[in-house]
Amino acid sequence: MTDKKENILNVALELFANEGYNAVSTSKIARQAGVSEGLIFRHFEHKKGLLDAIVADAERRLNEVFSHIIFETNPKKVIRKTIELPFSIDKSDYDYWKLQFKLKWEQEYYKPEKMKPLRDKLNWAFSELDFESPENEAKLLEQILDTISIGILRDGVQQQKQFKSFLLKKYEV
Amino acid sequence: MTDKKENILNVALELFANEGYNAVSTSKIARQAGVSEGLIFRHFEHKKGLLDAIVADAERRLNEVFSHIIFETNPKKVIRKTIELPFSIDKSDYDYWKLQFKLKWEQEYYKPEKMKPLRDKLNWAFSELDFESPENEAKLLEQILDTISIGILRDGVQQQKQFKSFLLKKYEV
Amino acid sequence: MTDKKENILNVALELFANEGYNAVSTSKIARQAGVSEGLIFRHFEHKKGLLDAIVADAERRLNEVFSHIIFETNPKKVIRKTIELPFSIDKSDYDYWKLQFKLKWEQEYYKPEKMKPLRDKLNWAFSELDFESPENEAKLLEQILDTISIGILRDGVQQQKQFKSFLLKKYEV
Amino acid sequence: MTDKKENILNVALELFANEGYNAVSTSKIARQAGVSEGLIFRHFEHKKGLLDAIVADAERRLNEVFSHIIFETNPKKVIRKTIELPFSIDKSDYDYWKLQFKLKWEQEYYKPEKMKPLRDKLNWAFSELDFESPENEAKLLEQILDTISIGILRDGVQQQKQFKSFLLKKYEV
DNA sequence: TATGAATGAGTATTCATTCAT
DNA sequence: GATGAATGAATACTCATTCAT
Repeated sequence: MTDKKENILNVALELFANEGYNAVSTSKIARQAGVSEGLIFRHFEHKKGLLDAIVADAERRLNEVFSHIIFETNPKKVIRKTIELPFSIDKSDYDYWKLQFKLKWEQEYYKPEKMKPLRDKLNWAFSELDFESPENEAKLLEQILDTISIGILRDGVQQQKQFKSFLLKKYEV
Repeated sequence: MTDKKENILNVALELFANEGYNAVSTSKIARQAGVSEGLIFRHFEHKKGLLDAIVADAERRLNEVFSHIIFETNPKKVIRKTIELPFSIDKSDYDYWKLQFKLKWEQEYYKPEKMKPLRDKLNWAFSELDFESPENEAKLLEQILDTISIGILRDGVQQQKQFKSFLLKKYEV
Repeated sequence: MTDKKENILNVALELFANEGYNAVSTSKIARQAGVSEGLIFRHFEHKKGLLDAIVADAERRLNEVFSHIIFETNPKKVIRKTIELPFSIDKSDYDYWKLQFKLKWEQEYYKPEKMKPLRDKLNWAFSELDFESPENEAKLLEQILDTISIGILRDGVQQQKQFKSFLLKKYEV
Repeated sequence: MTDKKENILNVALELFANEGYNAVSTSKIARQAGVSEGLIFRHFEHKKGLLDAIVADAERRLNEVFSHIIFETNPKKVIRKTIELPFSIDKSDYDYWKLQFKLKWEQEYYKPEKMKPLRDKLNWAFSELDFESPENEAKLLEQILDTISIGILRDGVQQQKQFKSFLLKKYEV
């Protein structure tokens, strides 16, 4: 991948995440990436192709992060790691996650199956720990994960830290 | 308010909620509302004014819904009503809520103080019920409220019904 | 039809006829017609819609011209009028005809049925005059008509005048 | 001439003939010819240079075909061969001819002198055969040649075959 | 109040062409 | 001879907004 191509991807990620896909023009991306507008289309065919490339990248990262949990064998640790997950997002990855959440609202980009492995693992963990309704517990925790992430991305990690302890304690993990 | 003005508002709400503010053109709104494009500007000055009008309306409705909880004096019932809240959204109001959630991501439209009264009430309820960390419990429930709402708006109320019983039981309300 | 709309049509006809559809940009048409580029699309939706409007107009004129021949009852006069046809094209209509011939090469715009009524009439005329193969004679004369037209449009009517007498004499009409 | 250069020429001929010079992009030619876009410019300097090369080639072929008629000494045979000319176009040469006719409409590429030798020969032939107005007869036949060619290129040779017999008989050749 | 013609700046995308390798 | 990255200007088309009626 050439430098310029990477430039485009980075700038586009930042802009899409913070201003929204539709609100960002290809000309703005080009200007900010220091390339000609035409180059965007040489590399990604259309604006949407650029988004697709970024999303594909984001999915790869998501999977990496998830795998740490999936391969955990201790149920308590599974839950703990899940709660800790959003707090360990690297600041340089914020934009990836922001975009992720923004796109959840776009029919076309919402793929619940992406979360399936995590959900299954949580399901298993709550079963192991003899919770009454492991399925619903898994669903609940997954949703909590979502909202914490949203909070962190909006207000920063500091604001949410004590909330993390609260959750760890509540789940006794 | 004239028929045509209301037409514009209704159509704009629907389109903004489902396709996003930036993705909807004033010409599309006008066409779908059966009015001339100029009329939108006569009534709302600019596109943003149209959004503002809708948001103001949405806020009024939100407050109405909240007041049912705010004036409740039984702490258990406060929690119960909060959990039940998203399940009782009228289908005809879905678009209002969808827009609400979409706009949460737009810096400019995110106003956390809108939720303050509900949060305070929950805080009070959890205190009354001797929860250890009422503040965090309130925060947690508020966030759960968010994600349930999102789920309902996306997948319909039916899919989430058993989750409601699960929560009511979990909170013993 | 507003003045500006007519302006657009006139300018577009001239440019399409002389430079070719693909070689003329909408911005050039707008500039030359003294209107904003956007107006072209307000009125004709897309560039092709503009061409369609012009072609429809041209077809109407074509039919008018043909009707003079179709309603002729004297077979000799039918042939004479056909031969004279291209020589009587008004100079102000040249562009219409030029465009017509240019488009004959575009699959999509070549509609042989447009000429059917004339062909049938010629067929009838040659039959009446006891030509051996009236069908082929009709075809031949129609093709001659074509090439004369082309010649006139390219080199002007003067150059072709003696050719007209030659044909009239040849067909003894 | 390298393989790749020939590839480019062949593809360009086909595309120019069928879609028109302006409607075909160099990138399309490159893709279809399986070469890099840059190579087109290395070989032909600019897009127009590519067209020029094709046209030059076409002219060479045209002259070859004409020479069969020019060197004929029997006047009847001259006319016969002229009528037969378009019916003997090789299918693999259709694109050359199509392009030829399309370009007749482009001021810049219309060179009537290309046909001069044929016209002169026909003139001579009709004189020999004591036609009243050999000049006009030559002009007429040349134009018929044109329209037959157009018909063949559009509808195939089969459709026009009986028309050929008709003409041969009409001219008694 | 309401329309519809009109605009100017902007949008995504395409194009012919250059150039270092 | 050949590639592929890169460009800048152009292209068809859209948009929010204005204004005379």
